Amino acid sequence: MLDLKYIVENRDRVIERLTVRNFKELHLVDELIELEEKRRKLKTESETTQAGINAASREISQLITRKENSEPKKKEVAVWKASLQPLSAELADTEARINELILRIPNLPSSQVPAGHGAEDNVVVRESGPKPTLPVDALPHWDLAKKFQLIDFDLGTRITGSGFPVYTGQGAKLQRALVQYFLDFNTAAGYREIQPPILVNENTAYGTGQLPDKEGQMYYINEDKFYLIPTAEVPVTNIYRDTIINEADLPVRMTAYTPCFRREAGSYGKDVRGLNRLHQFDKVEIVQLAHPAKSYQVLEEMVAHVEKLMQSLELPYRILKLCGGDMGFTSAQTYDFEVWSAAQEKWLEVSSVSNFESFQTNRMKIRFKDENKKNQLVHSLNGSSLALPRIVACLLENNQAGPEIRLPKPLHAYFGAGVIG
RNA sequence: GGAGAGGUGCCUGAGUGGCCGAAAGGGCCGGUUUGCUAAACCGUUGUACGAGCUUAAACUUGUACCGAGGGUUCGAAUCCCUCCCUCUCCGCCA
Repeated sequence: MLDLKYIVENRDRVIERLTVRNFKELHLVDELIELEEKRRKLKTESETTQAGINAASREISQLITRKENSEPKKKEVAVWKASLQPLSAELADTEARINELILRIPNLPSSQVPAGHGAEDNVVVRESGPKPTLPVDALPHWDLAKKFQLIDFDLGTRITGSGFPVYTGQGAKLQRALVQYFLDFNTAAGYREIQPPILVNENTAYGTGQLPDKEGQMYYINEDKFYLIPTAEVPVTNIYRDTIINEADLPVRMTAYTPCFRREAGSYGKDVRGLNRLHQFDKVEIVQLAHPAKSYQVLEEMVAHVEKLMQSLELPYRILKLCGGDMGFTSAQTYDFEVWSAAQEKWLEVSSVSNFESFQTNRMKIRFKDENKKNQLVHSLNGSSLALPRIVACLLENNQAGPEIRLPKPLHAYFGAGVIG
């Protein structure tokens, strides 16, 4: 969430930035500023009263010690308390209201974010070489998966439901090879490997911004009040919740492989065919906690890192800078990576690299002590490197060669062969 | 899941109703001593949100925080209730 003090002090800029996002509820900004003023008044007032009560209590203590009559003083306190009661009730209401409203305001797009309404306004930053032309009898990945017995979608449906594929044989091994390759690639660049829980509690889901808004997207275990993670970002970023990091330890870099679970309620049709959209999928994530002054440098570095990984997979890709209208609620700036699915003839998103600035860390209270010994919020960033299913889809489709499917060089050692066949 | 014990500051650990934000030791930071290191000695050492002062910082001051949330009381780390977690034993188990 945004810092309320920042909103109060930078009202016009906040409005202007939210407009870039096409945020509709701009009135919330002024409402919050008014509520904050009210809150401060109430707080001062109720604390003054409380200070009086505390002082009187200390006097009572002394009266009792001296065995003097404390009853008049107690009556006095009762009067204080009666006047405090409505004050603190109103203060609590005001704070609750502030809390409710501020959670509805999305992050401010950075100054580099282009204005726009949706996907059509995103800016293509880079596009790799030419798209391959496949033979006319080329197959989409779901057919290839069947032909080479790599993935069994029907079996997954029987065991769990749609969107829960079963990877078999070389298909399963390809998953393992990709995960291992991605993790090795990340740790070689200085990311510390983490294996986090894939069920998280409410506080954790709140910390990265999945709650209160997106509970419908997550699977929930009612019995224990746990959420299945939609991405490793959630448990991994929360590792540093409520901590003050040494400035010298910044940036913190972490990478994790986890399965990810998304309910994707309401999705259907050809967009969800095959591996395009699943309820359970594998992803390797990178997360950084960075000094606020360096976070945009870190963002570019992460984009370059993911791009290098993309290139090594020898797939046609492009990088988009998302426009204000297409960015996630918590993001200040986002780059999306898409790979070209040659048989489906469309771009598939495989990575999203974002700087959240202090939007998440403000919730999680992840801070560092700066040179003036003041606590400051760090900036959090994350990105996929990479989400597996769509990469697999493109690897299969783009590299199909009759009786076999060729694999890019870096995977040969991990897969134990150069081709699927 | 059953029985018992317990959750205090960066760490260890005291504190069972009244200046306790919290003893003591350790660590950390600053200083003295020292050829250097070590040792010794002295001092400092939480977070959040308000108010005052200020260009700002420093500072002064108030409130809250001793697992979380409620309650009792003039007053709660200390008593009561609910929840979470940790440890020991039993049960179950990859």
